[in-house]
Amino acid sequence: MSVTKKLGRPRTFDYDQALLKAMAVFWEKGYDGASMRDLTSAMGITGPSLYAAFGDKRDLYLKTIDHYCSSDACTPLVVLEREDDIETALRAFLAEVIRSATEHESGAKGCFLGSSVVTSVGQVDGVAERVDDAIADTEKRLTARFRREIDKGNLPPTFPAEERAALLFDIRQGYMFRGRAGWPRERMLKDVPDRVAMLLST
Amino acid sequence: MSVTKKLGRPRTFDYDQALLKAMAVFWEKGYDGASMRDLTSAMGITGPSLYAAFGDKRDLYLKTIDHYCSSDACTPLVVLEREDDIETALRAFLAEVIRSATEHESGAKGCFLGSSVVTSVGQVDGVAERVDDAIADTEKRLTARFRREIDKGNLPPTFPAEERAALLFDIRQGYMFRGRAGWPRERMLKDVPDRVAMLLST
DNA sequence: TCCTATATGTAATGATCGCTACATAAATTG
DNA sequence: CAATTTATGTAGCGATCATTACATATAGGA
Repeated sequence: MSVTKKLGRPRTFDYDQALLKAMAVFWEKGYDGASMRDLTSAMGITGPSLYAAFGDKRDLYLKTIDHYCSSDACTPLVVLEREDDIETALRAFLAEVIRSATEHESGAKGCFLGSSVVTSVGQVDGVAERVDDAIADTEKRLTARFRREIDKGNLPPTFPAEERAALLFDIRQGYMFRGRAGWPRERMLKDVPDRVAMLLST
Repeated sequence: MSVTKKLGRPRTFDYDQALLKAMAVFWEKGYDGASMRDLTSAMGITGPSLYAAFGDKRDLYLKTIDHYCSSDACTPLVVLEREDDIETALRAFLAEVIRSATEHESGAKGCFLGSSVVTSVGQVDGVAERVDDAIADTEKRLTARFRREIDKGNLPPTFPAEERAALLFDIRQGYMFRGRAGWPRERMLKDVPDRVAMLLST
């Protein structure tokens, strides 16, 4: 195998880094609200460079979505899967959800898909399938986490893993919504214990 | 008291009806996505008539939000409050949520506030407070419904009404999200029983 | 060194954006 | 009958939208 050297003038910006900047803009302003000027200035490149590297606005938008889905950008999920004890894992998951819903790094709050991309489902072609896939994938991972606990014998075989996974998903969605609306995290953290208990109730 | 007759040429369109049409457009396309041409053509009036009656685009947007909040546009809440038996009420509430999340009358799905307005919180002045008020008001009504049941003696005095109300709110939000993403209602109706049981678990 | 290939910056495209003069039409008031 | 007041429709405002020619710059391959 030979190392494929690229022809022509090399680009002077980092592709992935620029993509992340673009995502932040879409995240904060939405698809329609993000102008090409917003994007180019945030990405630190000019219009033609953007079009050459990413295609038109819609192409760029879909690329940011795909990047968000493929990378483990959804940190709560990672936390849930890593922690062994299920109760601790759930508490950590919700804490991380609340953190990401209230903290604003570069103005982006909540979940890119859940609080920003969703609204463009009917407007931008290609978004609907991606959102649907993302939901399905997330719920599969949540379900797997509960199943793991059933296999370990910590939850009864009759435990409704799928239903509780869906509920966990919706709880996450609710926190994102509240975060967007400007709720302080203390107000959200208050009812975490009750929810964890309910999620594990048999 | 004298009947105040209006001076000048009377308007040839119905104010409230036009406002509803405008809401449908914002609902479907979002604030940025809805152009003045979209709005005027849907409302059946010309630009100057719109500006004379409703102010500029942002004024019109806020008026649609206020109208949605003041009218009992959120039908699930009404159902929950009307039904006496709490378990039946919760089931009916969720069923109505799922119905409104999946049915699309004039292209508008889900909750106007929860699935459309939210995304403009950071973009349009005046939206944030309205969304915050709406959440608070909804949760107050949900909490009151649980409290009513405590007073009747059907739930123990220790029942965490506020926490369960918040959870109910988030569940609602989750269904709205799924509806937006295109999920069929059967898929959502499946886990209603488990959720009702959990909401009432003590 | 010349050729080709890709990237970059300047500047401008037509289209659409939200918004508004302006003249006219239709109502009440005197 | 004016005179006043408000609504309506046409037509167009400057600004911004996404997008692209075009010339220039910088790399590898011959």
